[in-house]
Amino acid sequence: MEINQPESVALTQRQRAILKLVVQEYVATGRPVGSKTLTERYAIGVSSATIRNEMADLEGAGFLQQQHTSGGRIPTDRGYRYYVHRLMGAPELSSGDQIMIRHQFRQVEFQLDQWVEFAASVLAETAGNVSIVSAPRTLVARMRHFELIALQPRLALLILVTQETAVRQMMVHLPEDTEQAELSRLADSLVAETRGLSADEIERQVIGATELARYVVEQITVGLRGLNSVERTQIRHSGIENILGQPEFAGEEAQSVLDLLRGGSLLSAVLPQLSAGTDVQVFIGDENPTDALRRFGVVMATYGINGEVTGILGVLGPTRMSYWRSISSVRYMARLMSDLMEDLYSS
Amino acid sequence: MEINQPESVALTQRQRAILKLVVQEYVATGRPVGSKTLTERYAIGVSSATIRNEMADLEGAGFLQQQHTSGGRIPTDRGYRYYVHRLMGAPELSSGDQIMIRHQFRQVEFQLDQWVEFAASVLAETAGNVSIVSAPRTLVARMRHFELIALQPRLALLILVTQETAVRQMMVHLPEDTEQAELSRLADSLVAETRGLSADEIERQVIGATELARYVVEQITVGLRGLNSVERTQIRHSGIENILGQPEFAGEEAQSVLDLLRGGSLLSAVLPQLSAGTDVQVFIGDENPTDALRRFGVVMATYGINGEVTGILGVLGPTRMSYWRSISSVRYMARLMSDLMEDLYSS
DNA sequence: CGTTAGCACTCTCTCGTGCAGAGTGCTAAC
DNA sequence: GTTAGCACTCTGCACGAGAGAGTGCTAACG
Repeated sequence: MEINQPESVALTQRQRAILKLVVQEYVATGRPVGSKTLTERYAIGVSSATIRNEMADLEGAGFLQQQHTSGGRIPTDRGYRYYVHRLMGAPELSSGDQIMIRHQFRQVEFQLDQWVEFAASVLAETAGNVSIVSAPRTLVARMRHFELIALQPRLALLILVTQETAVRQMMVHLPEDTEQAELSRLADSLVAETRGLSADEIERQVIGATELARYVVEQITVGLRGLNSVERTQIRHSGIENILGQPEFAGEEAQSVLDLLRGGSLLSAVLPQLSAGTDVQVFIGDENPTDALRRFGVVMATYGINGEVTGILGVLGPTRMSYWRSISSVRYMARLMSDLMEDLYSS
Repeated sequence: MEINQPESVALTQRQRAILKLVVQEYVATGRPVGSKTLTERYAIGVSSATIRNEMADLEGAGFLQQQHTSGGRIPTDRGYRYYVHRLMGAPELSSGDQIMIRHQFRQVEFQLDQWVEFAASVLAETAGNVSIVSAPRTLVARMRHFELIALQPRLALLILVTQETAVRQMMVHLPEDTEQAELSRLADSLVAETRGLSADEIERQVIGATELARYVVEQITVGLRGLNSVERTQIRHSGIENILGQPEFAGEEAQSVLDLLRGGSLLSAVLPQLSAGTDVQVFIGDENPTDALRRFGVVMATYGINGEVTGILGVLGPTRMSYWRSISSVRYMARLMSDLMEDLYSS
């Protein structure tokens, strides 16, 4: 995966082993881990006193921290990062999980518009965290068809269908009272003229004969552009319950999580850092751009077809989360979604 | 509003006053209320001892209950019910709130598909609870237009647009390899044939000439029917944070709320009891059909145009919630949504 | 006869205390 | 370099005392 901050400090073999154990133990139990528990639970060749010395070194180097003078140690953000980049090993979902997920997707194959939601819930389940999935969006939307439906004398519903199978409906105010029959005539002729064109091309090539026609053309370009805009991208999330159960988000913290998810503000926070096409990217604690995410770990990836259609997906959890599970899940889901897009659009 | 269970027991004027105060005080503070607090905080003409006697009577009659031998009293479900039906007064949103809400809706007028979501968030806000809003659905969907888009040799995307401006997209497996050109030809002729017809009418009148045509016609009827089915109705909710902050749902209870909201299982629980067209309906505690709702109060209403298009909306909160606020909010939102539907469809 | 003052009682909540458990740093010995 | 031992610190939990709030009952009052 993406190495965000290469860790250049040299640790001894034993220090790395201890750091690894501390991370794993803390992720598993949620309680600070001390030298004694380590020697008791794992067969390390050395005594607790030695571990203590090593831990003190690790703390000095910024990989571990103590919350209280005598309460065991927990990893710092830096410690997690080192673990993820150097110690964790290659995350790969078990083939059992892979098969199960693929199987589930086979079953909902017929409802394209439910894929995003479904992906979110599967991802939340397998990663054991909150998941976020954006709908795939095409870089350039091209007109396939549109309908104009008269609602009131000066109000109509415009339904756009693009080549890329996206659908959008929007209400448009009309400059003058117009009958359905006239709207239909106009739509018929304009559909023929605009078919297969992008917003830019329509703007250049298609000039409406009447005021009404010009207005509709303008609305169409607005609608097509809107389909590409980040703001309109549909975002689904799932699995809040996974995070709410955890002790670190018992009371007020729950609020901040919900605030993050609402209105997709999370996406806009993370998006700037995401580079398309690369592998899974991990942001741990203070690596995150916004303060609100300071206590979280974020694992994100993009999916889609190179240069044509892209979406993002990922999970959000406490910094104390199983990065292995999250990364492997996100990576697999991104591959799966990319495959699905490929199947759909590469004809 | 709908009187679910007429309360026939006669209470004295003073008992009713006391019950009203207990409910209001408990709703406001969340702590059991005792006789002394009542005399201290409100100017009742009698002493705490008298209140105690009356409270004992109210407890005997099943309107109040004690959690612990000496910890003040809280209303029973029956107490809440009596309060809502007899003591509360007519709930009507302040005209300031009304204007504010209407104003907000003016601003999003152009995104029909966002109304439901928007209504949910406004309702959650004004009622201070979790809100649920279903998309309006028409009783009988009539075909306006459809598109067939070839994705793979034997897989196509079917996009349905109904007279009622609903849009649905679904993937269909084709019985044989088919080119886009052929699909377009087929769609053109079938659109002309099916325009304005319901699923039933299409089934009766339209007979496809080829196997492919017959298959497409069948899928169209399935799609049209699906638009009416309760299961596919889009449900939006909002405002979980309102309920999560409250003490009664601190830890594990939060889970049950989330479970309820997920997958719309809440709707199917409440729906059977809802009768369309009537005013706001209130279900308090044990009036609810499912055990999961036993600790909640539910305030629901239907909206729409008589016999043509209907949806439901409502709020969900702890039994200790402000019924006045919830009922007035739900009632107003139902009226507002009905007006909006009227504006849209009655042309 | 309804109302009220007074009293004994109960229960919760909070705060301090004390103690077990876990962990640490340091020193001295191996 | 590693380990055993020790004194020390801090958390968490149980326990008990006391304040606060509320109750039911009884006896007195108009």
